[in-house]
Amino acid sequence: MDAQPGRSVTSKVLALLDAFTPASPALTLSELARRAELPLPTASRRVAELVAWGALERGDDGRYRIGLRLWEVGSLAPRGLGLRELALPTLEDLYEVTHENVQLAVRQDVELVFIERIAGRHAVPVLTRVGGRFALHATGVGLVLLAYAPAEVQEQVLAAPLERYTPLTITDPGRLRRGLAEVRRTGYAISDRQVTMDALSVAAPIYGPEGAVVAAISLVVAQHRADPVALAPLVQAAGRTISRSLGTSYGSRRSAG
Amino acid sequence: MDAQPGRSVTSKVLALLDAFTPASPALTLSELARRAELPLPTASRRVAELVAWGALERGDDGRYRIGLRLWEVGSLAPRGLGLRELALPTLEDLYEVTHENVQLAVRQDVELVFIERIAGRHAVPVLTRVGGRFALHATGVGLVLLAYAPAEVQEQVLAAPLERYTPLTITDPGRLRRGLAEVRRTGYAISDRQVTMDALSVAAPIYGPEGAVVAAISLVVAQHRADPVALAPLVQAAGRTISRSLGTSYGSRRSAG
DNA sequence: CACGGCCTTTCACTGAGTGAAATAGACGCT
DNA sequence: AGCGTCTATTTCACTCAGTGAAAGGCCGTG
Repeated sequence: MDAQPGRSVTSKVLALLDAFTPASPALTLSELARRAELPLPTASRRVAELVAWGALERGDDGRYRIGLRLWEVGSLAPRGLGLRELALPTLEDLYEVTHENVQLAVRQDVELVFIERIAGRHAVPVLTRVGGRFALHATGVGLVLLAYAPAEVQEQVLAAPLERYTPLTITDPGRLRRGLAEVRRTGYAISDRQVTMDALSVAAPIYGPEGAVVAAISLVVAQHRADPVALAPLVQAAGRTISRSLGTSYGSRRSAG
Repeated sequence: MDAQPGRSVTSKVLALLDAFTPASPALTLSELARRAELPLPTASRRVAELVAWGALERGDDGRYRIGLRLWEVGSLAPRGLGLRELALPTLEDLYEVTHENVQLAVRQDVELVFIERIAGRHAVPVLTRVGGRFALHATGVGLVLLAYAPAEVQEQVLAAPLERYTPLTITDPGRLRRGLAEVRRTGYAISDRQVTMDALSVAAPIYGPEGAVVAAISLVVAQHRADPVALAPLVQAAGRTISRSLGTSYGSRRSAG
């Protein structure tokens, strides 16, 4: 090796998995090698082992995809399907009442990950994808997760440039900081056309058994429909219901590093 | 090492992931080491790397769980959430019409894996779990997936002892073989109290773009309700609808090894 | 049939990973 | 406090798993 003498084998294996993204779920061996910054023979060897185990699958087109075995193991993540399954009945209730998009998300470092989405066919189309990531400073769920995040996470987000998605996106750290205080005061967050000009969202926190915010739930509605403040109690109630069900069966965990 | 001088590092990492099962989603380091058949220091080292990447998370109780990052990567599996998302609208339609449990499953080797389940609160409780595995010879989805599996998979299942779940479970290879032929002839499968005495299921195949069966859909109803044969066309129609949506966007893949 | 793209295998070398033992915590008991 | 137990991490010298370079398949294609 030249630039990196002595990267651990484990990190190479994980780098290969990292190469797969929602934008590129199928890759050839050479693409994999390039993205993982590995020489081709090494990539070939590691990939062969991953395929043998079922972490990757090789399609008829010769490209590699994430394998079902890995999906299976991943589904054991308590903040993944575990949280999803506990929250699902409540998400469905909220959908039944409103017939709008319902989203469930958790924070991972300085981003959020969408765990579940219930999207009525008549509701506003949203850009998100289950399993996908997004910045914390624009969406309703993001604002909630950020507002209740540890101080060092907030500072990290506030210190970095805040990407602008629409003219209404908050990109000023000071304004964002005041917005977060407001979220903590009211117990809900409203993102009004800060992600797309078509939609606004109302989000509320979900608490784990230890009292920390572990997830957020939101309702995404078309920009012209309904008063978001009027919807907040509904979303908050759903958040509380889920919090309660977590209290009984959801295992404890540390906030994501 | 004693028994296995020279297991590859990759296989050790994967063995650690393998240690997590639906029955044991949280493990201490020593439990992990024992299940993966690794000496404790080695397990400690590999686990530390997995935690750093996000494949595992350490809870407040000191036990390790599957991390969100792994769930995220796993959600990219085309036969996992990918298939799920394409099928979901149709599954919901089927649920709206019947208000019974709807299940979606794919075959992985000689077992099936449940990808999604829509369970009305008033429907029969089922034993399965999204992300969970089950044998192929008893459930409706299993019979469909087995009936259309490659010959070598069928022979492998028929050669092994068929586990009995209820007095009605088919455990005779000859009878199972005739049952599979019947499934192929009619295009649907009925499992009548072969998993539990409370429920029966009606299942139909889902075809990929190449014409191979890639998944199966089923309706699980209480044993005393409705004629299963009468439900078959409904389930088959849903299967065809999903097959059609796969035709357009579902990437090609080989059958699981 | 020579060429080029793409992947796998061979071979000798070497440093990442190893086991054994020492060390460091965490907790309970007296 | 002092000791025992259980569990996890670190140290250290050794060695085998993983490595790069090059050669070898295996296609399609001109």
